[in-house]
Amino acid sequence: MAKTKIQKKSGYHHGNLRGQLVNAAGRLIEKNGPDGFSMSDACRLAGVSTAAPYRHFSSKQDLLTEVAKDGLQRLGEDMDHRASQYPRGTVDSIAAIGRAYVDFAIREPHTFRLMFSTKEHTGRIEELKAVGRNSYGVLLQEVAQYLGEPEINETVMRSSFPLWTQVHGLSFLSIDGKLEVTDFPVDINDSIMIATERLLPAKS
Amino acid sequence: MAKTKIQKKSGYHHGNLRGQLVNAAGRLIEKNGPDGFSMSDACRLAGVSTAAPYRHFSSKQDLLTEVAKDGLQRLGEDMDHRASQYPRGTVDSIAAIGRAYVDFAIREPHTFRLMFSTKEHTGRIEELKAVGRNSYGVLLQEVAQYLGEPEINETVMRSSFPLWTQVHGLSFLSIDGKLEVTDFPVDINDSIMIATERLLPAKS
DNA sequence: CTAACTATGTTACTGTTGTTAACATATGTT
DNA sequence: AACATATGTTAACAACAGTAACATAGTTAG
Repeated sequence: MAKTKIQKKSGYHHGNLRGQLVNAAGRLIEKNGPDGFSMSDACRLAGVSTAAPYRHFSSKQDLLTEVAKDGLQRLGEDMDHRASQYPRGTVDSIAAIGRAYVDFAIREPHTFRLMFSTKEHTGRIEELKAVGRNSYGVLLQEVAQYLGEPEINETVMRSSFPLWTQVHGLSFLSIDGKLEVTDFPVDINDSIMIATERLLPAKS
Repeated sequence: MAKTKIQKKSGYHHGNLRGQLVNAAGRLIEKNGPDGFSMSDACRLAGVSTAAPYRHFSSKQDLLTEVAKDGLQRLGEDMDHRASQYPRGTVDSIAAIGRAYVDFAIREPHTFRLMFSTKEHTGRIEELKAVGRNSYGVLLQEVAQYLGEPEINETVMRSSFPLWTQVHGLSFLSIDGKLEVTDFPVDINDSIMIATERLLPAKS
């Protein structure tokens, strides 16, 4: 339960408008998609006037970027947590990271899409990239350990990239309902497992 | 040059408003993204009033769906054409399909994104899916030939799906500028070739 | 050829949205 | 107490999606 409690605090103007707006935005985005999301809706949900958010965010996009950042952060935590349930640096732990990735996409498709789109985040792309890089590090770390590499070097990166590509594609195809195009049921877990085994280079 | 010529025809009201609107929408989307696209802009570009489009499209989304359909169609043609430049049913021809896919994404990122998003196309998803299935058939056909299967059966589908996933992921990571997250240059052609070889089951 | 019909366009209007400006008040600081 | 700063409000604006009432070009039936 990561729901920030609705505190009115009632003394200071609103208590924590900034936080509540990010929260409201997140919920609304999952409900209507980033396009169907309106600043006004978020204001109504937070119970403030439509001008209030502009004390905390310079624009609608600025708010969306915040939601995206939060998502990338949580994705990284998910992956790390799921990997930790297996012996580190194994095919299993690496596949678990992939599952966490796809699961996140399915659980919060709109936020996921938002996290991986440049256009909405003009001006703050670097900031966002930093958070993303950090989460990506979870996979790199795991692959490094699998390969017995002492650090995250080029070999590790070149081995990890196809894995990322694969789960990224699987995520998008899933949330866009393209799995049914193939006329037979695609088992996501199987797909990840098979692809991980095939794409990972053999252990030296 | 697939540009539909700007015909005023001057007799019949506008000549071909519907076509020109799809065309204008396509151009504007590539310029500003699907979100930055406004019906009014398209009208200005076509030189008609803002109410005119509603004689041809029931809504903005309806127009966008049309642009998406057109994109899926062209993608299929691209893939087929590129595959035809190699011996059919080979790793080379299959990889060529992948390159056509990623190239399209890079060439028309916004349209590509539009093509693969459910949300904007409520009500006409099946219609869109049909066109997509058709284009996907190009890959299935090629893989069937590679495997020596007489028809597109489950084996063919299960072999093709990971390939699709891979190029789909690579496409999105490319257009979202995520390739640089890895600190070293990713060669798209290499990536496709390597992944294709690894993911395709050995020829029986 | 004309009358009726349909397709396609226009102008005028509505309600919603993102954003800014001018103003008001709470909180923190001296 | 006096001031500065942070945070909120109301009022307004322009842009936009979509609708209604109207106008006219093309097509078809008689």
